[in-house]
Amino acid sequence: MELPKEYDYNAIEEKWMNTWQDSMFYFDWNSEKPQFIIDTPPPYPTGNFHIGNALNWCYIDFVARYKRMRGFNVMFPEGWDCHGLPTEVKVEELNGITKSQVSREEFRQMCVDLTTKNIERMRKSLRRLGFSIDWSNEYITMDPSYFGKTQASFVKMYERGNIYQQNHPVNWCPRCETAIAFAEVEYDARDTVLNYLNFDKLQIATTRPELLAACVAVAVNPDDVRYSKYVNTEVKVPVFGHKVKVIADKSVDPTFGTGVVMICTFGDKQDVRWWVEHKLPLRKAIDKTGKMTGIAGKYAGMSTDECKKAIIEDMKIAGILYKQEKLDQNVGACWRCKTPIEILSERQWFVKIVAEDILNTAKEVTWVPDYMKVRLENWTGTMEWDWCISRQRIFATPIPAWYCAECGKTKVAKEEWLPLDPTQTSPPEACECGSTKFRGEEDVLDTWMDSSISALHVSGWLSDKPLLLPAQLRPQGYDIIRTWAFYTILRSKALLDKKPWDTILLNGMVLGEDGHKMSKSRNNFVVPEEVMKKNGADAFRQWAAIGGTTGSDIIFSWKDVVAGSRFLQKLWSIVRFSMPHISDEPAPYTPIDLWLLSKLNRLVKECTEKMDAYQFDETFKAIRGFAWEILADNYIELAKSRLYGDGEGKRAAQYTLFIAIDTLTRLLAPFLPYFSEEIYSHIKNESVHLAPYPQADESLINAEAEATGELIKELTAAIRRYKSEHGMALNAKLAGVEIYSTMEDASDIAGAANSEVILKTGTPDFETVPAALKPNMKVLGKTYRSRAKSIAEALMSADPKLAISGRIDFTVDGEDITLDNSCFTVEKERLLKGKAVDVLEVGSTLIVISRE
RNA sequence: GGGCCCGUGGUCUAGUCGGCUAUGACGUCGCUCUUACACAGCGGAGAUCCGGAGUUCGAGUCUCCGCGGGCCCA
Repeated sequence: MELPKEYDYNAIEEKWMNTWQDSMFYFDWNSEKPQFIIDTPPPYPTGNFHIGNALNWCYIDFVARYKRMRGFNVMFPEGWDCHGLPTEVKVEELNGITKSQVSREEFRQMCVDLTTKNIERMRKSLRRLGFSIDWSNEYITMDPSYFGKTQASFVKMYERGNIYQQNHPVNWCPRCETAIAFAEVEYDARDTVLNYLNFDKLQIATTRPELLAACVAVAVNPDDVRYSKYVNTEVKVPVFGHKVKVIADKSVDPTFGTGVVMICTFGDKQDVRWWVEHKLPLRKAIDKTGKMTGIAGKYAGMSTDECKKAIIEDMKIAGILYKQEKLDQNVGACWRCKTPIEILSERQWFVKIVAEDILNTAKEVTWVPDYMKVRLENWTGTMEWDWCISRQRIFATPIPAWYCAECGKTKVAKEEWLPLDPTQTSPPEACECGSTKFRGEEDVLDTWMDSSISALHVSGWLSDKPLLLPAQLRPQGYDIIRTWAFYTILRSKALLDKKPWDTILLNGMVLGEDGHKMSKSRNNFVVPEEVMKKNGADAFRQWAAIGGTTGSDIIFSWKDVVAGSRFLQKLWSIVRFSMPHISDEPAPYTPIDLWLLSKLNRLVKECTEKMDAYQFDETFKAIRGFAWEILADNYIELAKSRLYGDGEGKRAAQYTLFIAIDTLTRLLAPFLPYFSEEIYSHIKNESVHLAPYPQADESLINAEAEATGELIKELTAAIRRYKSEHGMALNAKLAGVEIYSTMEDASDIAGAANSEVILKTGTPDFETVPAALKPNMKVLGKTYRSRAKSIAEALMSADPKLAISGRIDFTVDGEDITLDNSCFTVEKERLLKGKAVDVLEVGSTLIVISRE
């Protein structure tokens, strides 16, 4: 059967996508094989699988397919991290409502419906990209089967004292009206104004005069002699008139403003620190919606901005505010809506952070690349307080707790009651006080509470399956080290006292072709579907493999994608040529066959090592180099004449070609699932994705065979170059070619050169003279150190004939120096005489070509 | 302000333990449509490795300073 000339990726990718059975990639819970569980990142179901996801999934799929072929029992699950604000916002937008216009349950259902639709769309993209996902281990965090586990993890940690409820300052987004975690706070540079105020007998500087009503103390540096006499006295707060203490604290910067700061509850994180340390009272001036409270007197009900304007005006008139200056300041903002955050003291749920546990567990995990570990270490321990896990939203996992209507006591659910929604059901037992009336907790969990048990979930935690933690691999982007990686380590340690995974593999961010972050406004946005349509999945996957080193940022490049489809066409041509020739009948190899097989087995060894180290770019480049340069450009050219002929040499070439294509196809399978499956279907009756990864046959890796083959290749290349330089066609016949070497067989060279080749031994009748001496700096430098340079120069200017004996003597700076031949190489020059011949030199072998 | 990474031909990129004329791709120039492939083959040109200082016999590689970029954070 003849293959079509062009590789039709569209038809072939479509064909295999519809042929493959999901069951090929199922994890076997009862397998004897070593397990390889991947803790796949559950994407947020926006409906679109973006290119950053696609890169990450390519990495995962390379590993999954490779490990399967290496005999591992692989789980490549697919999760969906459903909960969160973006879906709530989208639902409000799509339905033209606000969440308060419908019941909680109704609103939740709208979110579920939208998410379900989005997941369905994204599943299609995943299939099209050829990912070998284990759909039997799909999980959806909004399903009761998953969020029940999230709730169970909450209950377990609560019972162990890892979770507690407390009135504590939290980061608060007044627009989203919810508490948020530190990981959700972004810092942006903003211009602000520093206001100088007469503060009783002192002057203070503040950027937040609207918080004057919340002032609970004034602080100075203990070493600041200007103010020492005021320490421990009281001052009256202007406008509001309440009295506050003057305290001394080292962390006050005496050079900032007047050197006196006011402490408010709460202007920023530093205020919280002082508030805790000096046991200051609490004055709430801002409510949950960002409006001024009753203690703000005439400003009550205003937004913080309005209040700021108003109070500044009033203080100017009253002569309290005497100076203003511009100040660059970094302001914390909500990462979702960019609204500046407030710090409010509210009753919230917290998870205890034990930095030491996290750092120790992180050390047990292998980080690829290793330097990424530092990012986690730097983040751990910088948090000012524990992880706030309660959110004042709707579409999220409900916190399984109630408050007794009588005594107000908190009742947390028992594990066996889960899953449940406390706003829909009551606890099946009475409160300690005897009351059976409860109010369900309306707060919900931070979505990271869902996703931070993904590793536990896929490893069989709380199921009828065995618990297989730790998983083997966590692939993720470095942008979520401080969140997903951090929280997963925390939870795995707290719940099971184990590391969640053996290895964490970090991928970089995908940048647009202009080198900037992809964004719609920059117009450098590319979606995987577009690439798929133009060049197919296998070409896209090649970009992912070779576009950059694992862990570093990678620029999307159409050039790489196009180069990918060209490589497919090249491979296709190789196979198309080979198909009528290959045979699985062994025959005695010729030198060039052995050369190819040695190179091939060396390649297999290299690929295995590099895949084990997650170096996809290097693996793929090695395979491509072999296929293109060694197999296509050299071996096939050299073996052609045998293949066209008859006899033993032909059968050897047929068998060698078969081995090469079979091996190459299996090496390519993790990267090019569609293409390799198509090729394999022409040579074997099974799926390449169920075939074993090639094993290097060490006995075929042979330096001598490679040297012989290399010489044949070089000699052929020299003849080709000769033709090219002389403007001859490559199949032009040369009149007389003589090769002087110890080689026994030049038939492949003759075939490739399309000329008769006469093998001769010895050397032709040339005169050979030493022409130059080349210093070996590696030896000279070590031996002669600082004099190496002058000795090298002397060597180069010495008469080369003097070195014929293998050693040379000369004088440098009056000193006699003797060098043996480890210190230099003698370059020889050949003098031709007589006939009109061209001489090509390949190492020590000479090709003599008669001129016509 | 701190941490991490990066700066190599026109563009992107490789470069281990410092060691001779720095890898590959795309582009470019010349030749060749050779019974797999012109989306190809063969050959060529093109880089004082961001700047400066230092260590060293020797630095793209190590150290320090500077400039520029990216990311994570305060």
